[in-house]
Amino acid sequence: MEITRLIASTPLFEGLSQDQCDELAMIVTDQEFKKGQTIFSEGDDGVGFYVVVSGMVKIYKLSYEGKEQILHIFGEGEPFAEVAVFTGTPYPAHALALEKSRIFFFPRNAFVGLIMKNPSLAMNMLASLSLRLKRFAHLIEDLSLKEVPGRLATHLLLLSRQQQGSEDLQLQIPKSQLASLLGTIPETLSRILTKMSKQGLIEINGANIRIQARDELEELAEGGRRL
Amino acid sequence: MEITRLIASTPLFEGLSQDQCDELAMIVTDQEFKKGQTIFSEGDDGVGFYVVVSGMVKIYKLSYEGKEQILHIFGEGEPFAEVAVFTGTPYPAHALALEKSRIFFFPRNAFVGLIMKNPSLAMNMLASLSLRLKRFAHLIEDLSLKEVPGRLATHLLLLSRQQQGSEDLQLQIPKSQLASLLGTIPETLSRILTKMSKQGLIEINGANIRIQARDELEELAEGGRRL
DNA sequence: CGCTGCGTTGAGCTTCTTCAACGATCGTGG
DNA sequence: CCACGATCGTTGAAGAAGCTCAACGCAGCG
Repeated sequence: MEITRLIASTPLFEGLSQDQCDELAMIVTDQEFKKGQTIFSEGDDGVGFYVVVSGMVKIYKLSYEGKEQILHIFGEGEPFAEVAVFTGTPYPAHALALEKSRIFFFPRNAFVGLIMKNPSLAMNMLASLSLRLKRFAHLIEDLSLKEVPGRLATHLLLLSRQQQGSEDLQLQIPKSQLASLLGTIPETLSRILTKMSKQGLIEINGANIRIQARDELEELAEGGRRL
Repeated sequence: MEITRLIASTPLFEGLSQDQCDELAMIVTDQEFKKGQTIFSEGDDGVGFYVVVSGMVKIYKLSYEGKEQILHIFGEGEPFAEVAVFTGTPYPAHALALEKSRIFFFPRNAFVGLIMKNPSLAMNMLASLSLRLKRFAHLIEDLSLKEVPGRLATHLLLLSRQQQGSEDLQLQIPKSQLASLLGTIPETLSRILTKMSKQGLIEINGANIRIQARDELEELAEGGRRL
Protein backbone atom coordinates (compact mmCIF):
# COMPACT_ATOMS: atom_id res chain seq x y z
CA MET A 1 0.00 0.00 0.00
CA GLU A 2 1.23 3.44 -0.83
CA ILE A 3 1.26 4.84 2.68
CA THR A 4 3.33 2.01 4.10
CA ARG A 5 5.77 2.39 1.25
CA LEU A 6 6.11 6.12 1.88
CA ILE A 7 6.68 5.52 5.58
CA ALA A 8 9.32 2.92 4.91
CA SER A 9 11.18 5.33 2.70
CA THR A 10 11.51 8.19 5.16
CA PRO A 11 14.92 8.37 6.84
CA LEU A 12 13.43 8.62 10.33
CA PHE A 13 11.85 5.19 9.92
CA GLU A 14 14.83 3.60 8.26
CA GLY A 15 15.58 0.13 9.50
CA LEU A 16 12.06 -0.64 10.68
CA SER A 17 10.53 -3.98 9.77
CA GLN A 18 7.55 -4.35 7.48
CA ASP A 19 5.34 -5.04 10.49
CA GLN A 20 6.50 -1.94 12.26
CA CYS A 21 5.83 0.18 9.22
CA ASP A 22 2.38 -1.33 9.07
CA GLU A 23 1.82 -0.33 12.66
CA LEU A 24 2.83 3.21 11.82
CA ALA A 25 0.53 3.17 8.81
CA MET A 26 -2.27 2.24 11.17
CA ILE A 27 -1.92 5.37 13.26
CA VAL A 28 -1.02 7.88 10.58
CA THR A 29 -3.30 10.55 9.15
CA ASP A 30 -2.67 11.68 5.59
CA GLN A 31 -3.14 15.45 5.30
CA GLU A 32 -3.00 18.01 2.55
CA PHE A 33 -2.24 21.71 2.98
CA LYS A 34 -2.52 24.53 0.50
CA LYS A 35 0.19 27.11 -0.02
CA GLY A 36 0.09 29.57 2.83
CA GLN A 37 -2.06 27.39 5.03
CA THR A 38 -1.33 27.17 8.74
CA ILE A 39 -0.59 23.69 10.08
CA PHE A 40 -0.53 24.70 13.72
CA SER A 41 0.09 27.80 15.78
CA GLU A 42 2.34 28.43 18.73
CA GLY A 43 0.55 27.42 21.91
CA ASP A 44 -1.70 24.85 20.25
CA ASP A 45 -1.97 21.54 22.02
CA GLY A 46 0.95 19.29 21.09
CA VAL A 47 -1.08 16.30 20.03
CA GLY A 48 1.44 14.69 17.74
CA PHE A 49 4.16 15.22 15.18
CA TYR A 50 4.42 15.38 11.40
CA VAL A 51 6.46 14.20 8.46
CA VAL A 52 6.61 16.11 5.20
CA VAL A 53 5.75 13.77 2.34
CA SER A 54 5.95 16.43 -0.33
CA GLY A 55 6.07 20.19 -0.35
CA MET A 56 7.74 22.58 2.07
CA VAL A 57 6.95 23.75 5.58
CA LYS A 58 8.33 26.58 7.65
CA ILE A 59 8.54 26.66 11.43
CA TYR A 60 8.68 30.18 12.78
CA LYS A 61 8.28 32.56 15.68
CA LEU A 62 6.61 35.95 15.63
CA SER A 63 7.55 39.00 17.66
CA TYR A 64 5.10 41.31 19.33
CA GLU A 65 5.41 43.76 16.43
CA GLY A 66 4.94 40.99 13.90
CA LYS A 67 8.53 40.40 12.83
CA GLU A 68 9.15 36.80 11.88
CA GLN A 69 12.11 34.54 12.60
CA ILE A 70 12.13 31.27 10.71
CA LEU A 71 13.56 28.49 12.85
CA HIS A 72 13.59 25.87 10.15
CA ILE A 73 12.33 25.01 6.72
CA PHE A 74 11.51 21.35 6.20
CA GLY A 75 11.20 19.49 2.94
CA GLU A 76 10.45 15.99 1.73
CA GLY A 77 11.02 13.24 4.26
CA GLU A 78 11.73 15.49 7.22
CA PRO A 79 9.87 15.21 10.52
CA PHE A 80 8.82 18.22 12.58
CA ALA A 81 7.14 19.08 15.87
CA GLU A 82 8.60 16.03 17.60
CA VAL A 83 9.33 18.16 20.62
CA ALA A 84 5.65 18.27 21.48
CA VAL A 85 5.55 14.48 21.53
CA PHE A 86 8.28 14.06 24.12
CA THR A 87 7.64 17.01 26.36
CA GLY A 88 3.86 16.84 26.31
CA THR A 89 3.70 20.61 26.00
CA PRO A 90 2.03 22.92 23.47
CA TYR A 91 3.75 23.57 20.15
CA PRO A 92 6.46 26.15 20.82
CA ALA A 93 6.26 27.79 17.37
CA HIS A 94 4.08 28.23 14.31
CA ALA A 95 4.04 25.92 11.29
CA LEU A 96 2.86 26.89 7.81
CA ALA A 97 2.97 25.29 4.38
CA LEU A 98 5.15 27.32 2.01
CA GLU A 99 3.68 25.44 -0.93
CA LYS A 100 1.02 22.83 -1.51
CA SER A 101 2.15 20.03 0.79
CA ARG A 102 1.25 16.51 1.68
CA ILE A 103 1.91 15.73 5.29
CA PHE A 104 1.63 12.68 7.53
CA PHE A 105 0.44 13.22 11.05
CA PHE A 106 1.32 10.80 13.87
CA PRO A 107 -0.70 11.14 17.06
CA ARG A 108 1.33 11.32 20.19
CA ASN A 109 0.22 8.43 22.35
CA ALA A 110 0.26 5.78 19.68
CA PHE A 111 3.68 6.88 18.60
CA VAL A 112 5.16 6.82 22.09
CA GLY A 113 3.97 3.24 22.36
CA LEU A 114 5.87 2.33 19.22
CA ILE A 115 9.01 4.04 20.45
CA MET A 116 8.99 2.02 23.65
CA LYS A 117 8.85 -1.18 21.65
CA ASN A 118 11.44 -0.26 19.03
CA PRO A 119 14.86 0.73 20.27
CA SER A 120 16.04 1.43 16.75
CA LEU A 121 13.16 3.81 16.17
CA ALA A 122 14.17 5.52 19.40
CA MET A 123 17.74 5.75 18.18
CA ASN A 124 16.63 7.26 14.88
CA MET A 125 14.60 9.78 16.78
CA LEU A 126 17.52 10.62 19.06
CA ALA A 127 19.78 11.12 16.07
CA SER A 128 17.20 13.34 14.43
CA LEU A 129 16.73 15.51 17.49
CA SER A 130 20.46 15.75 18.01
CA LEU A 131 20.96 16.96 14.48
CA ARG A 132 18.25 19.52 15.02
CA LEU A 133 19.97 20.67 18.17
CA LYS A 134 23.24 21.09 16.33
CA ARG A 135 21.60 23.21 13.67
CA PHE A 136 19.99 25.37 16.30
CA ALA A 137 23.33 25.88 18.00
CA HIS A 138 24.63 26.99 14.64
CA LEU A 139 21.76 29.40 14.13
CA ILE A 140 22.31 30.89 17.57
CA GLU A 141 25.98 31.31 16.80
CA ASP A 142 25.13 33.06 13.55
CA LEU A 143 22.54 35.37 15.06
CA SER A 144 24.67 36.37 17.98
CA LEU A 145 28.21 36.34 16.67
CA LYS A 146 28.02 37.15 12.97
CA GLU A 147 26.71 40.12 11.07
CA VAL A 148 24.21 39.74 8.28
CA PRO A 149 26.78 39.52 5.45
CA GLY A 150 28.49 36.67 7.30
CA ARG A 151 25.22 34.83 7.77
CA LEU A 152 24.33 35.27 4.15
CA ALA A 153 27.72 33.99 3.02
CA THR A 154 27.33 30.97 5.31
CA HIS A 155 23.94 30.27 3.81
CA LEU A 156 25.08 30.56 0.23
CA LEU A 157 27.94 28.18 0.88
CA LEU A 158 25.50 25.77 2.54
CA LEU A 159 23.25 25.90 -0.49
CA SER A 160 26.23 25.25 -2.71
CA ARG A 161 27.16 22.19 -0.65
CA GLN A 162 23.58 20.93 -0.85
CA GLN A 163 23.74 21.24 -4.60
CA GLN A 164 26.92 19.19 -4.91
CA GLY A 165 29.21 22.17 -4.70
CA SER A 166 27.78 23.85 -7.75
CA GLU A 167 28.49 27.54 -8.27
CA ASP A 168 25.01 28.09 -9.66
CA LEU A 169 22.43 28.35 -6.95
CA GLN A 170 18.69 28.70 -7.05
CA LEU A 171 16.83 30.04 -4.07
CA GLN A 172 13.94 27.72 -3.32
CA ILE A 173 12.21 30.38 -1.28
CA PRO A 174 11.35 34.07 -1.81
CA LYS A 175 14.02 36.50 -0.71
CA SER A 176 11.71 37.84 1.96
CA GLN A 177 11.67 34.38 3.52
CA LEU A 178 15.41 34.09 3.23
CA ALA A 179 15.69 37.36 5.13
CA SER A 180 13.55 35.95 7.91
CA LEU A 181 15.64 32.79 7.97
CA LEU A 182 18.80 34.86 8.36
CA GLY A 183 17.29 36.94 11.14
CA THR A 184 16.97 40.15 9.19
CA ILE A 185 14.49 42.01 6.94
CA PRO A 186 14.11 42.08 3.16
CA GLU A 187 15.51 45.61 2.79
CA THR A 188 18.75 44.73 4.53
CA LEU A 189 19.13 41.50 2.62
CA SER A 190 18.57 43.28 -0.65
CA ARG A 191 21.23 45.88 0.12
CA ILE A 192 23.77 43.27 1.07
CA LEU A 193 23.11 41.16 -1.99
CA THR A 194 23.63 44.25 -4.13
CA LYS A 195 26.85 45.05 -2.30
CA MET A 196 28.18 41.53 -2.73
CA SER A 197 27.32 41.66 -6.37
CA LYS A 198 29.06 45.03 -6.87
CA GLN A 199 32.16 43.64 -5.24
CA GLY A 200 32.17 40.68 -7.57
CA LEU A 201 31.53 38.01 -4.94
CA ILE A 202 28.34 36.82 -6.60
CA GLU A 203 26.19 37.43 -9.63
CA ILE A 204 22.45 37.82 -9.14
CA ASN A 205 19.66 37.11 -11.51
CA GLY A 206 16.38 37.04 -9.66
CA ALA A 207 16.36 33.84 -7.65
CA ASN A 208 19.49 32.58 -9.41
CA ILE A 209 22.78 33.33 -7.76
CA ARG A 210 26.20 32.43 -9.12
CA ILE A 211 29.15 32.21 -6.79
CA GLN A 212 32.08 34.05 -8.29
CA ALA A 213 34.54 34.24 -5.43
CA ARG A 214 34.06 31.28 -3.15
CA ASP A 215 37.17 31.98 -1.09
CA GLU A 216 36.03 35.49 -0.25
CA LEU A 217 32.60 34.19 0.73
CA GLU A 218 34.32 31.73 3.02
CA GLU A 219 36.29 34.50 4.67
CA LEU A 220 33.07 36.42 5.18
CA ALA A 221 31.39 33.37 6.68
CA GLU A 222 34.29 32.94 9.10
CA GLY A 223 34.08 36.55 10.17
CA GLY A 224 37.57 37.38 9.00
CA ARG A 225 36.48 39.98 6.47
CA ARG A 226 33.94 42.77 6.00
CA LEU A 227 31.97 43.91 3.01
CA MET B 1 28.18 2.54 46.51
CA GLU B 2 28.23 6.31 46.18
CA ILE B 3 28.50 6.48 42.40
CA THR B 4 25.51 4.22 41.82
CA ARG B 5 23.51 6.25 44.26
CA LEU B 6 24.41 9.50 42.50
CA ILE B 7 23.48 8.01 39.15
CA ALA B 8 20.15 6.79 40.43
CA SER B 9 19.33 10.25 41.69
CA THR B 10 19.88 12.14 38.44
CA PRO B 11 16.64 12.91 36.59
CA LEU B 12 17.93 11.55 33.29
CA PHE B 13 18.28 8.11 34.83
CA GLU B 14 15.03 8.21 36.73
CA GLY B 15 13.09 4.99 36.59
CA LEU B 16 16.07 2.76 35.89
CA SER B 17 16.42 -0.44 37.88
CA GLN B 18 19.21 -1.05 40.35
CA ASP B 19 20.91 -3.34 37.84
CA GLN B 20 20.76 -0.75 35.13
CA CYS B 21 22.28 1.85 37.39
CA ASP B 22 25.02 -0.60 38.20
CA GLU B 23 25.68 -1.01 34.52
CA LEU B 24 25.98 2.72 34.16
CA ALA B 25 28.29 2.86 37.14
CA MET B 26 30.49 0.34 35.36
CA ILE B 27 31.10 2.61 32.40
CA VAL B 28 31.25 5.98 34.11
CA THR B 29 34.37 8.02 34.77
CA ASP B 30 34.35 10.33 37.78
CA GLN B 31 36.08 13.62 36.92
CA GLU B 32 36.96 16.80 38.75
CA PHE B 33 37.47 20.21 37.13
CA LYS B 34 38.81 23.39 38.67
CA LYS B 35 37.15 26.74 38.20
CA GLY B 36 37.93 28.04 34.73
CA GLN B 37 39.11 24.70 33.44
CA THR B 38 38.16 23.60 29.94
CA ILE B 39 36.23 20.34 29.69
CA PHE B 40 36.32 20.14 25.91
CA SER B 41 36.67 22.47 22.97
CA GLU B 42 34.61 22.87 19.85
CA GLY B 43 35.78 20.40 17.25
CA ASP B 44 37.11 17.87 19.74
CA ASP B 45 36.16 14.28 19.09
CA GLY B 46 32.71 13.56 20.52
CA VAL B 47 33.66 10.53 22.55
CA GLY B 48 30.87 10.65 25.08
CA PHE B 49 28.61 12.81 27.20
CA TYR B 50 28.63 14.22 30.71
CA VAL B 51 26.47 14.76 33.75
CA VAL B 52 27.16 17.52 36.26
CA VAL B 53 27.32 16.03 39.74
CA SER B 54 28.16 19.29 41.46
CA GLY B 55 29.32 22.69 40.30
CA MET B 56 28.42 24.61 37.15
CA VAL B 57 29.39 24.30 33.52
CA LYS B 58 28.92 26.66 30.60
CA ILE B 59 28.56 25.63 26.97
CA TYR B 60 29.53 28.41 24.60
CA LYS B 61 30.57 29.50 21.14
CA LEU B 62 33.28 31.98 20.23
CA SER B 63 33.30 34.38 17.32
CA TYR B 64 36.28 35.10 15.13
CA GLU B 65 36.97 38.26 17.13
CA GLY B 66 36.62 36.44 20.42
CA LYS B 67 33.12 37.44 21.43
CA GLU B 68 31.37 34.73 23.40
CA GLN B 69 27.79 33.49 23.23
CA ILE B 70 26.77 31.17 26.02
CA LEU B 71 24.37 28.51 24.78
CA HIS B 72 23.62 27.01 28.13
CA ILE B 73 24.69 26.87 31.74
CA PHE B 74 24.26 23.50 33.41
CA GLY B 75 24.09 22.76 37.09
CA GLU B 76 23.68 19.77 39.37
CA GLY B 77 22.09 16.73 37.77
CA GLU B 78 22.02 18.05 34.23
CA PRO B 79 23.51 16.16 31.29
CA PHE B 80 25.39 17.85 28.47
CA ALA B 81 27.09 17.04 25.17
CA GLU B 82 24.60 14.28 24.38
CA VAL B 83 24.46 15.48 20.81
CA ALA B 84 27.92 14.07 20.17
CA VAL B 85 26.72 10.66 21.29
CA PHE B 86 23.89 10.42 18.81
CA THR B 87 25.37 12.13 15.81
CA GLY B 88 28.86 10.73 16.13
CA THR B 89 30.30 14.13 15.28
CA PRO B 90 32.79 16.39 17.06
CA TYR B 91 31.55 18.59 19.90
CA PRO B 92 29.85 21.59 18.32
CA ALA B 93 30.77 24.04 21.11
CA HIS B 94 33.14 24.64 24.02
CA ALA B 95 32.56 23.51 27.58
CA LEU B 96 34.18 25.05 30.65
CA ALA B 97 33.70 24.71 34.41
CA LEU B 98 32.46 27.98 35.92
CA GLU B 99 33.36 26.72 39.36
CA LYS B 100 35.01 23.69 40.88
CA SER B 101 32.89 20.87 39.50
CA ARG B 102 32.49 17.17 39.79
CA ILE B 103 31.42 15.57 36.55
CA PHE B 104 30.54 12.08 35.37
CA PHE B 105 31.66 11.07 31.93
CA PHE B 106 29.85 8.35 29.95
CA PRO B 107 31.72 6.97 26.93
CA ARG B 108 29.71 6.87 23.76
CA ASN B 109 29.66 3.24 22.68
CA ALA B 110 28.89 1.72 26.04
CA PHE B 111 26.09 4.20 26.51
CA VAL B 112 24.48 3.55 23.15
CA GLY B 113 24.38 -0.11 24.07
CA LEU B 114 22.44 0.69 27.22
CA ILE B 115 20.00 2.88 25.34
CA MET B 116 19.17 0.10 22.93
CA LYS B 117 18.32 -2.17 25.82
CA ASN B 118 16.35 0.33 27.88
CA PRO B 119 13.39 1.97 26.22
CA SER B 120 12.70 4.07 29.28
CA LEU B 121 16.25 5.39 29.24
CA ALA B 122 15.71 6.27 25.59
CA MET B 123 12.49 8.03 26.48
CA ASN B 124 14.22 10.04 29.21
CA MET B 125 16.88 11.00 26.74
CA LEU B 126 14.29 12.02 24.17
CA ALA B 127 12.50 14.16 26.72
CA SER B 128 15.77 15.75 27.75
CA LEU B 129 16.78 16.59 24.19
CA SER B 130 13.32 17.90 23.41
CA LEU B 131 13.47 20.23 26.36
CA ARG B 132 16.85 21.43 25.21
CA LEU B 133 15.44 22.07 21.77
CA LYS B 134 12.62 24.10 23.21
CA ARG B 135 15.01 26.25 25.16
CA PHE B 136 17.12 26.83 22.10
CA ALA B 137 14.05 27.89 20.16
CA HIS B 138 13.39 30.34 22.92
CA LEU B 139 16.92 31.68 22.82
CA ILE B 140 16.71 32.13 19.07
CA GLU B 141 13.45 33.98 19.46
CA ASP B 142 15.01 36.25 22.05
CA LEU B 143 18.13 36.97 20.06
CA SER B 144 16.30 37.67 16.87
CA LEU B 145 13.04 39.25 17.93
CA LYS B 146 13.69 41.04 21.19
CA GLU B 147 16.00 43.85 22.16
CA VAL B 148 18.36 43.51 25.07
CA PRO B 149 16.01 45.03 27.68
CA GLY B 150 13.37 42.50 26.68
CA ARG B 151 15.79 39.61 26.96
CA LEU B 152 16.95 40.81 30.35
CA ALA B 153 13.39 41.15 31.59
CA THR B 154 12.62 37.63 30.35
CA HIS B 155 15.65 36.32 32.17
CA LEU B 156 14.84 38.05 35.43
CA LEU B 157 11.31 36.68 35.37
CA LEU B 158 12.71 33.22 34.65
CA LEU B 159 15.01 33.50 37.65
CA SER B 160 12.10 34.59 39.76
CA ARG B 161 10.10 31.56 38.66
CA GLN B 162 13.04 29.28 39.44
CA GLN B 163 13.16 30.75 42.93
CA GLN B 164 9.49 30.08 43.63
CA GLY B 165 8.35 33.44 42.41
CA SER B 166 10.40 35.38 44.90
CA GLU B 167 11.01 39.06 44.24
CA ASP B 168 14.52 38.82 45.61
CA LEU B 169 16.90 37.36 43.10
CA GLN B 170 20.54 36.45 43.31
CA LEU B 171 22.61 36.13 40.19
CA GLN B 172 24.50 32.88 40.34
CA ILE B 173 26.95 34.04 37.70
CA PRO B 174 29.00 37.22 37.16
CA LYS B 175 27.25 39.94 35.20
CA SER B 176 29.76 39.56 32.41
CA GLN B 177 28.58 35.98 31.97
CA LEU B 178 24.97 37.05 32.09
CA ALA B 179 25.72 39.48 29.28
CA SER B 180 27.14 36.66 27.19
CA LEU B 181 24.11 34.53 27.96
CA LEU B 182 21.81 37.32 26.78
CA GLY B 183 23.79 37.83 23.60
CA THR B 184 25.28 41.18 24.50
CA ILE B 185 28.32 42.68 26.25
CA PRO B 186 28.89 43.77 29.86
CA GLU B 187 28.77 47.50 29.05
CA THR B 188 25.35 47.26 27.46
CA LEU B 189 24.00 45.08 30.24
CA SER B 190 25.28 47.49 32.86
CA ARG B 191 23.63 50.46 31.16
CA ILE B 192 20.31 48.69 30.90
CA LEU B 193 20.36 47.51 34.50
CA THR B 194 21.01 51.08 35.56
CA LYS B 195 18.17 52.33 33.40
CA MET B 196 15.75 49.76 34.79
CA SER B 197 16.78 50.70 38.27
CA LYS B 198 16.30 54.43 37.61
CA GLN B 199 12.82 53.74 36.30
CA GLY B 200 11.94 51.79 39.40
CA LEU B 201 11.52 48.41 37.75
CA ILE B 202 14.19 46.78 39.86
CA GLU B 203 16.56 47.52 42.69
CA ILE B 204 20.17 46.48 42.33
CA ASN B 205 22.66 45.62 44.99
CA GLY B 206 25.64 43.91 43.44
CA ALA B 207 24.48 40.45 42.48
CA ASN B 208 21.21 40.88 44.34
CA ILE B 209 18.28 42.17 42.37
CA ARG B 210 14.85 42.90 43.71
CA ILE B 211 11.88 43.01 41.39
CA GLN B 212 9.81 46.09 42.09
CA ALA B 213 7.43 46.22 39.15
CA ARG B 214 6.78 42.72 37.92
CA ASP B 215 4.00 43.77 35.55
CA GLU B 216 6.22 46.27 33.77
CA LEU B 217 8.96 43.67 33.44
CA GLU B 218 6.41 41.35 31.90
CA GLU B 219 5.41 43.99 29.38
CA LEU B 220 9.06 44.47 28.50
CA ALA B 221 9.54 40.73 28.09
CA GLU B 222 6.55 40.58 25.77
CA GLY B 223 7.90 43.40 23.67
CA GLY B 224 4.96 45.68 24.36
CA ARG B 225 6.98 48.39 26.04
CA ARG B 226 10.33 50.16 25.80
CA LEU B 227 12.70 51.42 28.40
C1' DC C 1 -6.10 46.91 -17.38
C1' DG C 2 -5.34 47.40 -12.67
C1' DC C 3 -4.31 44.90 -8.57
C1' DT C 4 -1.31 42.57 -5.50
C1' DG C 5 2.93 40.62 -3.88
C1' DC C 6 7.74 40.98 -4.17
C1' DG C 7 11.88 43.38 -4.48
C1' DT C 8 14.72 47.55 -4.50
C1' DT C 9 16.40 52.06 -3.07
C1' DG C 10 16.92 56.27 -0.21
C1' DA C 11 16.94 59.05 4.18
C1' DG C 12 16.85 59.22 8.94
C1' DC C 13 17.12 57.19 13.26
C1' DT C 14 17.66 53.74 17.04
C1' DT C 15 20.21 50.40 19.21
C1' DC C 16 24.13 48.43 20.24
C1' DT C 17 29.12 48.03 20.09
C1' DT C 18 33.76 49.89 20.46
C1' DC C 19 37.28 52.17 22.77
C1' DA C 20 38.91 54.28 26.75
C1' DA C 21 39.16 55.45 31.40
C1' DC C 22 38.12 54.77 36.00
C1' DG C 23 36.34 52.67 40.61
C1' DA C 24 35.52 48.83 43.57
C1' DT C 25 36.47 44.48 45.47
C1' DC C 26 39.13 40.62 46.74
C1' DG C 27 42.84 37.46 47.43
C1' DT C 28 47.74 37.09 47.80
C1' DG C 29 52.34 37.80 48.88
C1' DG C 30 55.65 40.80 50.89
C1' DC D 1 48.67 44.38 57.87
C1' DC D 2 49.13 46.74 53.89
C1' DA D 3 50.12 46.99 49.02
C1' DC D 4 49.45 45.18 44.75
C1' DG D 5 47.42 43.17 40.81
C1' DA D 6 43.62 40.95 38.79
C1' DT D 7 38.94 40.62 37.94
C1' DC D 8 34.73 42.79 37.60
C1' DG D 9 31.72 46.43 36.90
C1' DT D 10 30.50 51.17 35.53
C1' DT D 11 30.41 55.32 32.69
C1' DG D 12 31.23 58.43 28.67
C1' DA D 13 31.82 59.60 23.81
C1' DA D 14 31.90 58.18 19.18
C1' DG D 15 30.78 55.16 15.50
C1' DA D 16 28.71 51.25 12.94
C1' DA D 17 25.12 48.14 11.75
C1' DG D 18 20.73 47.41 10.88
C1' DC D 19 15.85 48.91 11.25
C1' DT D 20 11.80 52.00 10.05
C1' DC D 21 9.29 54.49 6.92
C1' DA D 22 8.25 55.77 2.44
C1' DA D 23 8.34 55.60 -2.37
C1' DC D 24 8.71 53.20 -6.53
C1' DG D 25 9.44 49.43 -10.25
C1' DC D 26 8.18 45.23 -11.91
C1' DA D 27 5.95 40.86 -12.81
C1' DG D 28 2.12 37.77 -12.73
C1' DC D 29 -2.65 37.15 -12.77
C1' DG D 30 -7.46 37.74 -12.46
